[in-house]
Amino acid sequence: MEIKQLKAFLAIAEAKTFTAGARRVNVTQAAISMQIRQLEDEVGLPLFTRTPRRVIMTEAGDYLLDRARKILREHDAALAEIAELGGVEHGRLRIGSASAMFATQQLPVILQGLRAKFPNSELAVTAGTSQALVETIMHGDVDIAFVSLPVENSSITTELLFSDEIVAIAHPSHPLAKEKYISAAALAGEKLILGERGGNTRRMIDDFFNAANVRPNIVMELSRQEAINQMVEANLGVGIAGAKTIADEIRGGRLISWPIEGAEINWELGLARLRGAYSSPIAKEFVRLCKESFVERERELKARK
Amino acid sequence: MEIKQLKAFLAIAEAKTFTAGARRVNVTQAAISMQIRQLEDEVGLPLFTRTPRRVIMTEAGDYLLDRARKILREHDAALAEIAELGGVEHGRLRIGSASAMFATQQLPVILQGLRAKFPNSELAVTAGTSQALVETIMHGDVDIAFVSLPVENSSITTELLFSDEIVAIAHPSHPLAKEKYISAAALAGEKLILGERGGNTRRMIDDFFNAANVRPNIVMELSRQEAINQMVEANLGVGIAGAKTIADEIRGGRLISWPIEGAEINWELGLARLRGAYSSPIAKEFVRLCKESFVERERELKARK
DNA sequence: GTAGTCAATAAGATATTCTAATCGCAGCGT
DNA sequence: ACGCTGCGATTAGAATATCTTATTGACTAC
Repeated sequence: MEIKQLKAFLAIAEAKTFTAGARRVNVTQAAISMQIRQLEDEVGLPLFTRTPRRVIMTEAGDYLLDRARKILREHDAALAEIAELGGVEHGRLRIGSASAMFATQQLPVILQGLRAKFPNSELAVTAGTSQALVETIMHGDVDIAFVSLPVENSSITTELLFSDEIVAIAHPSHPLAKEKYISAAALAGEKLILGERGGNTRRMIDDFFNAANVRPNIVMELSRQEAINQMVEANLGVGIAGAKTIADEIRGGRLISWPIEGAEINWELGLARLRGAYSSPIAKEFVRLCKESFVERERELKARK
Repeated sequence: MEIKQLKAFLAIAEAKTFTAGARRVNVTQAAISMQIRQLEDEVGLPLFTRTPRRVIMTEAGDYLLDRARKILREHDAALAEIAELGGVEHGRLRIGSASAMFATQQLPVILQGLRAKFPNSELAVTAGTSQALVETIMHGDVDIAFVSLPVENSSITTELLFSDEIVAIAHPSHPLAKEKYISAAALAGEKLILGERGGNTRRMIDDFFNAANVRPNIVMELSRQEAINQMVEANLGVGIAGAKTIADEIRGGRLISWPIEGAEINWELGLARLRGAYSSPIAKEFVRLCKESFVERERELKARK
């Protein structure tokens, strides 16, 4: 049983004649005759009784007619529904974010812009670490996610949005406040306040200390960057942060910062997606808005300096 | 979009892999790959995102999956439902009856027997004149009908069930009671009590008088044969009836009867069906029961004589 | 590097499905 | 009675479509 045959069947049922039904579905009478014969062979019962002038439904035909109508309705609905997905009218976008800061500051604006263009869209935001989000993408539960780069997974493509140099931060009263740089060894000796284990950033910091062959003295592990900044401002230790994100605090004299000697660690935020995935209109617009938002942000940061 | 493609699509969605999906539907991987490509071309969007190791549904795929499941459910249900029709478990039979007498006397027994063999059957009985019933059959609203023969319609096949000679009946005190026959002319002079116009039997009687070139003196037209018999028993006139159907009354001395000279009219009851119609098991059984019932009846009539 | 897995693709074989033409049948008109 | 018309079935051949086999290319895992 094929959709084509059901369409032919329905056409005949409505036209009451093979010939007229054939015209409706744009085939010859011979063709439609065969279609019906196949259907009848398959169900094992005749669907029409052929009389000289018209054709009459059998009981089996009556039943099939019901079903065929339902099936064809579903069929049409499916095509229509999916056609809408391609259009700008509609869209589902499931977003993941590994950056709490970003999620609270810029994401709302971006989502607002997205809804303006796609009023009927369905937006969902999930939080998680970069690695967890990558898994989620691979399971097909999230379409696109903000993650720390790099992502070591060949099924995932990433796109850089924002890059920030990792610097050490300290209270202005710190003994080394006047220094230009800080070394790995010096940093390891400080009371360190770092981010939570499990994230990408923290892993890079750990790798850095490992590479320098020193054991850092970690006194606190906090999950949110703002909390780290607060602690350092309270002079409870030395922290690590992205240079651009603490620009305000530096200018306000609440923090000082050193580049980390020999580190050149860059924290990079990017968008991750399944490699080879279809880019829906809404996804494209989302990417555009994200880039725009970060360009805007860079401009603001420069303006304040 | 064809059912075959939807099955392939579903198989892949469940197997998470083209190759495994192909195995499920017993085709090669190349074939299923093409099926999906056709589907994707038709809906205009990819349905799966291909990643090494497994395949992930796109949004469009998610939507189609829903629809495909519904469609395939309907498809299976249709096949199952129609398969049942062919079996002995089920059946619909719409019966027409042009003979009230038959409908009240023998039909109930037949239907009882039918239900015994087809407990889940759906039986409907419609009344009407033979001609009306033939029309009804041709419209597909009735499957089989008891009608007076002959039926002059080449789309209808008939089968003789019962044949009865038409005789004139009168009260035993009738002046001509001792005669062997009655002529058309003599009959026309009597106060005639006939059946309703529009039926087959009445038409044959009218034709007979026409052929004999006499105008009958019709004093009453009644729709039911029993009513005619009652009237004749009350000596209100001369009637016409099937010889076998009034055998009891003759034996009881309540009526006398004459064969009608030169008439040789036989009233024949038959089963009418659409020519070329599929004979469902229930219809076949019904026909068998009908014949049985009439054989039985003939036997009883003979036994009483 | 090598082997293995998976999907896409190409080429050729095989089915299938069409069309065009014809047949037979029944109803209709003359 | 006679052909004419409209209908469905059937047939033969053409046109498509679909499948299989084999190959390629991308990627992973060992």
